Amino acid sequence: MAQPKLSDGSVKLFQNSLPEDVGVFDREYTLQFLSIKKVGNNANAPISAPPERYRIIISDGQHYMQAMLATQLNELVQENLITKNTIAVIEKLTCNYVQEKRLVIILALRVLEHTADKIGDPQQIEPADQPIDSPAVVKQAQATSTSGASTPQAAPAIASASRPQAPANNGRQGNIFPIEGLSPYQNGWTIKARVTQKSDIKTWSNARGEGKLFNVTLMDDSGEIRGTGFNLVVDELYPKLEEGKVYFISKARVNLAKKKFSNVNNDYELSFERNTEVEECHETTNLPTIKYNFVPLNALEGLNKDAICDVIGVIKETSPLSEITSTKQNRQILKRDLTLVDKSEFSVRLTLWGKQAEQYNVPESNPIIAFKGVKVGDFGGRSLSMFSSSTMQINPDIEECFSLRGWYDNLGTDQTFKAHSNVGGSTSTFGFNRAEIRSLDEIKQAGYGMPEKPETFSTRATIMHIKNDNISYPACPTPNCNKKVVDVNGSWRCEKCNQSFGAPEHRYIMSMAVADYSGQAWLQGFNDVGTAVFGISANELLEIKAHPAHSIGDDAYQVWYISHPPSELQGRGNGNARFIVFCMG
DNA sequence: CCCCCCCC
Repeated sequence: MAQPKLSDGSVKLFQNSLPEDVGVFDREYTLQFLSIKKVGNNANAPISAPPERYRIIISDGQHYMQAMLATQLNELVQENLITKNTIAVIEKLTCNYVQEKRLVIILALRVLEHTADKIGDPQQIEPADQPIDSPAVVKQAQATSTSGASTPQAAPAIASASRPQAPANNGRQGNIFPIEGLSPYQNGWTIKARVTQKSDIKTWSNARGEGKLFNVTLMDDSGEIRGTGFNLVVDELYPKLEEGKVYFISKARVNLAKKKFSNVNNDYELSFERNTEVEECHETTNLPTIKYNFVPLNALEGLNKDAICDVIGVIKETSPLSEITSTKQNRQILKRDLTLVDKSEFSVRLTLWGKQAEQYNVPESNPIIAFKGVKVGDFGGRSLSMFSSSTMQINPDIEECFSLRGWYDNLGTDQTFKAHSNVGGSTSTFGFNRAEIRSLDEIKQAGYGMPEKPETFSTRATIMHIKNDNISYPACPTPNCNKKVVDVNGSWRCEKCNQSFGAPEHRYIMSMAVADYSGQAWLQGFNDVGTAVFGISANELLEIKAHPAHSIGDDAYQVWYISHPPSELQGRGNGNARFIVFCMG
């Protein structure tokens, strides 16, 4: 098979790109990974360590340079889906700029193939022609951004001295960082981000004191982050930041996010300080747009309760505004229910709260709305609910919206839709739906160790260890008997069938330790489990082990043993764990 | 430094 051709010259293009090129590397680049290395946590890292990051040396066959993998792609490394010498198509990237250094951040990729060798003889790329802090580049960057004419394919033009001097930019720093690239160890950054959500001003009073605050959700093409301002900063920034507008923001503090309190998909959050700079971006091109990862409505049952997802649908029904009393918070809350439908022929209810419920006012009867970051509930099988950090876009200018509009107007209006349903759902004491993937800790919390009756659940975990001894037993080959047979003078006797056989049928009896992010557990399983895990029957496995040349047999057995279990149990690839019945013990 | 995201 012909080797894929690497994108000649792309490393040089990255290295000579300018901040204004961020977000416009809009073609795909085929590159080879020369090395992948976990970047150690900084010695000053907080104890609640931030997520690990991977540094990748990328090569186009002529040159190589450093890149970072966006943390949402860490799994690719952890599951060995990308390794040294992997050739991949980079579908989306962005770049950090510090003087003559460029740091590519890989945001999306697909693997083409794994090769044994390095392609070509790539050399380290020379420093960029134009360091970012040089006056010429600042001038060039300004000129480019106002004209909106930056082209990633073209080699960057050298700034011409005859260009008019751009206006001063209020101290904004040249290094536009992608939100995904922010961390507590980065200084001197500026983000260019859209405010997708702004809270009301909230006041609090508790044992530690009182005060006021507001928060916003900020978004660019690389990701999103929550920002919060307290007290005096509220007075300064609350009026300045408007929902929907784009800003340059710098000199905010980057803190580790307390995940349990935030629904925004970032491990960090911003704290706006007295010296934080916020400047509205008046550019008309290269502005960040909301990125979605839509889940079709029929697939919601595959998501856990409390999962966060994006959906798009036609609004089939809109309820009037109503008011409920939150018993937990002892206050009245406004709500409005929308019924969404889509091409999967399912409908689902989505609830708006408070201000969003009150202000919902859409002139047409069946608009299409895209929702980002909504919560999955299990009322009526499946339901959806807005967080204050969720966003909705009415008739967004995206392909999925056009396609949905065409479908609905032609076919959808007369369609009947299936509702999610909890009929036949679990009446289990755990309260689990067997389709929902649960973490090991959740299962334990729900009553592991003292079940009143058998419980069914699904989990996704990695096999850490399989007990090596007694992995199978000799069983009666009669269909559905499965009873253990005993060797009587070379003939295998089944007490139940009252019959003897020349050979038994070996059946697995597995005991294995599995782990996920939340904890570990011992699982017991029988023949169907062993077959799924090893991919061969117990007879076949024993044959391998019993190879006449002992060492060969043992080696081959160990190869099966080591290489097969994890991928099987995780059911990687199709998004659904293979359903394997285990007992926890 | 907040931290609720609700009801049926």
